[in-house]
Amino acid sequence: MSEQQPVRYDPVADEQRWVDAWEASGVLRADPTSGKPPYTIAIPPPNVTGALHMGHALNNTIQDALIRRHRMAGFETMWICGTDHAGIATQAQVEKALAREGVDRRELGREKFIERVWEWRAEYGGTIIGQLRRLGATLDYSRERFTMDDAYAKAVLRVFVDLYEKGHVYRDHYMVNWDPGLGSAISDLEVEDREVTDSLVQIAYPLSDGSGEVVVATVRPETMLGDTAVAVNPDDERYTHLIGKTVTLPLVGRELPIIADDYVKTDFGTGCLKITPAHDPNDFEIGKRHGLDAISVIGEDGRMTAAAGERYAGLDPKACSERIMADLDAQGLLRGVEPYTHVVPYSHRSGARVEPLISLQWFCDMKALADPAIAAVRDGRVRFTPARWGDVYLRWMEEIRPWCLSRQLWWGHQLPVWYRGDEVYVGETAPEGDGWTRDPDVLDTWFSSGLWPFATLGWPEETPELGAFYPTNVLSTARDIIFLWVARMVMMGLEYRDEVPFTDVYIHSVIQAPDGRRMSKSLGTGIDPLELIGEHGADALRFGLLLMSSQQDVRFSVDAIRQGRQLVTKLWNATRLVVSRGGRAGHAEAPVPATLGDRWMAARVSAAVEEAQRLVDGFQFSPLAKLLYELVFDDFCDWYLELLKRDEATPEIAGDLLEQVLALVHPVMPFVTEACWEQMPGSSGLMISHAPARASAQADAEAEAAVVALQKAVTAVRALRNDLGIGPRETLSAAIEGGAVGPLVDAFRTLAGVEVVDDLPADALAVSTEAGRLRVARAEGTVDVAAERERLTRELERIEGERARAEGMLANERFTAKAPPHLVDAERQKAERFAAEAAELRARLEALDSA
RNA sequence: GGGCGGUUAGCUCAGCGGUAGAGCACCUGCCUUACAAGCAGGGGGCCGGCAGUUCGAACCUGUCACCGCCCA
Repeated sequence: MSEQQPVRYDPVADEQRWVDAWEASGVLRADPTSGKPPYTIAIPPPNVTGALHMGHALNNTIQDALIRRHRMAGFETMWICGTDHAGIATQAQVEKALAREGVDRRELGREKFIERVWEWRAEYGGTIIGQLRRLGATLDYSRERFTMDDAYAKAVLRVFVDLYEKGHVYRDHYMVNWDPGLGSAISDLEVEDREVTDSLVQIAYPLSDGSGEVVVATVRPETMLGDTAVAVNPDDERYTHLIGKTVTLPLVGRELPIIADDYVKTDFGTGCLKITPAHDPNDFEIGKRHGLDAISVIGEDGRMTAAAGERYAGLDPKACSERIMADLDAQGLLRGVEPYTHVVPYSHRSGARVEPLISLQWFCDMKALADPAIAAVRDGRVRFTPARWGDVYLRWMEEIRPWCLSRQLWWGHQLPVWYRGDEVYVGETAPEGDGWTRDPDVLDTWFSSGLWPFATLGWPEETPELGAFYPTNVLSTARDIIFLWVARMVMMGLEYRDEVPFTDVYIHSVIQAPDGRRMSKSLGTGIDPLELIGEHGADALRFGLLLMSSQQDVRFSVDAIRQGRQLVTKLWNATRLVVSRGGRAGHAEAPVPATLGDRWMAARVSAAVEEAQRLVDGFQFSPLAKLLYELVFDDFCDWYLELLKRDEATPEIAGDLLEQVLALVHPVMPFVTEACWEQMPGSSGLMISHAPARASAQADAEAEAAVVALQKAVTAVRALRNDLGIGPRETLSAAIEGGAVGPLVDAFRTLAGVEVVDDLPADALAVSTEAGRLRVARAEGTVDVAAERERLTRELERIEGERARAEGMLANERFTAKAPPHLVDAERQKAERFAAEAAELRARLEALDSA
């Protein structure tokens, strides 16, 4: 049958079949009553508007590999599936679609707009889940969740109300990052600092008593309209005599106190700082310390307010700044303008320059929630891999600040808060009575995301799923989400389940563009994983991503994907060969290896199975990919199958070992391993339900020695052929001295292309292996003496170098005295061996010269 | 400004105290009864600089340089 099979596996034609088969088999649906040990991963829910990018592809390959391994190992696996409603991104998408129709959401009204979002979601929201299927991800699709589902919304409102009742959630006037592009507050984490060159303007503020002036420096002259103080450093001797006096604010006429505050740097500008509590986070803090008024001169529409004064109200801040500069100049109060590079907050969301403003918002005080979440990482209930990310998490948690929860958006969980006059009502359902209006704002999306590991399992109901699958085992994600999400899940999990939401956090690599920068849609440097699947197959992509990933960020490399494709082809052809030789799968117990070759390979497979376990336990996926590649290419194909062809291995064992290899590779390359297994007589059902690869063989020193000796001898002869230009077709004569070949002489004959003879004339070529010496001669024709001399000379140089190094070490008394004895011994043995080899090479060279 | 990573073969990356590794690329030879998307063999590195610790340093310590990321 295998002769009918093509020489290559065609993933494009075959993959969908397996996706359907896995889902139809029912094994993806987790059973909370099975009694098997649970293994749970909650997918970091992709943005419902999103499309699969390289980070998703890597992350979900990792999760799928973990899930598949545990499923094979007999765990009840639950890979929680779903998407995130992504308030800002989704609203923006739908607004964009509306804009194409020439409609503004405000014309449409909130209710109609939200209907449109749901319609949009119905149409496009399934995209990314479909893409995950193509990747081969075996999520529990039957339990797909969405953070805006009714049941999920119940959990969100429950938590908000509860945190309010516990006093963690409150409403306050506070400085927020206002995104004028979006018309909403955004969190600190959605702000990106960019370096910008502005003008640093020096402005004279006359002392009210007419005794002089102070000069302040600012990059935002327009904010002076909201100044309520001038601050100096208390230790700044230039100004101590002014503390307590007042200045008169130019253009406005307000008297401002001169205050002393440590925050002011004496070496920046003039050492005098204008204080605008309503428009600068630091000034806000200073204002609070000194009881200053906060005068808002810039409004939520991003324009100057009435408080800015008639002459400036309604201007945008830039125009206002220009007018102020002109006005100051006219009054002779401008003291200088110079270019100044500084860091300015921009919205990650809209790209607009963030306007710090004081605004009435709902906040969550994180301190009380953070403490247990800090403890959980400190005492190891939650482990980060790589461990350094745990430190990053802790540093952020220890300095955690109140979280602005409200967003001035329509798409999201609307705050369960109602107002009537001065009354405020917070509850899961609307209050009784008339005249209540609901707060129009929605919750930050991450508020709902923080509940993901248990809200997806049915909380606040005590469902069987929640009982069986919480806490989850692993959270695999990218590091930029540690604060946004991981930290909040830990806090919420501990607060509402009294248990950490997961025991391991794996932070995977960021896959950068080949130029070493982040892949960027706008720069066109993104690479679409779906295209790669179309080109190379999902297995190749999965393998390549694992191979290229590491403990830090890596550049995308098509080569790694190609290696994956080569492994696919290799497995396919290895299967064809094994099947054609009569190998079969489905041995109930491991058959006992018959030959040295079988014993060797069985031991190699077992060692790989154990090593793979160790690597997966340590989340070391790149070494895992390398291990699989080397096992298949080097051990299984290059040597073991060559032994099989030469009847030094048995089809029965080859079939069984191939099956084990397929099972070992399956979590990484699920498609081709299914297809290969299907080709093997004796296979049954799906590899996804297969038992894990067996590690049944012990290390086998005798078999190991036999095969290593064979490999060395064969390689030595092949190298000799290459050096002397003797083609592979030409049969050589070889005399084996000592144990140079080991017991596998028949295999040596065909693999090295030699006829073994008892003795050879004195002018035969000689090659040494660690186990002994081989002498080789051409049956006819003569050896190229010059080439042979060159070969021997090169080899002699190498050996002499090694000998010199070893003897040098041994001559060092401190080495022999202080180094561990076994290392000294080893060095001594090496020195002896190199000396003997050198002597032999020299003898060979002399013989050549005299010939 | 503070912190964290990185700097190893032409490229992408492993190795993290005991003779420098892989894949790709390159060179040479092979259509060898599974695979030419293959096989065999080979060349190629003062492991960023300097200083220390050690019998011994790519690996530990300090310092400098450059690159990247995070937090202010």
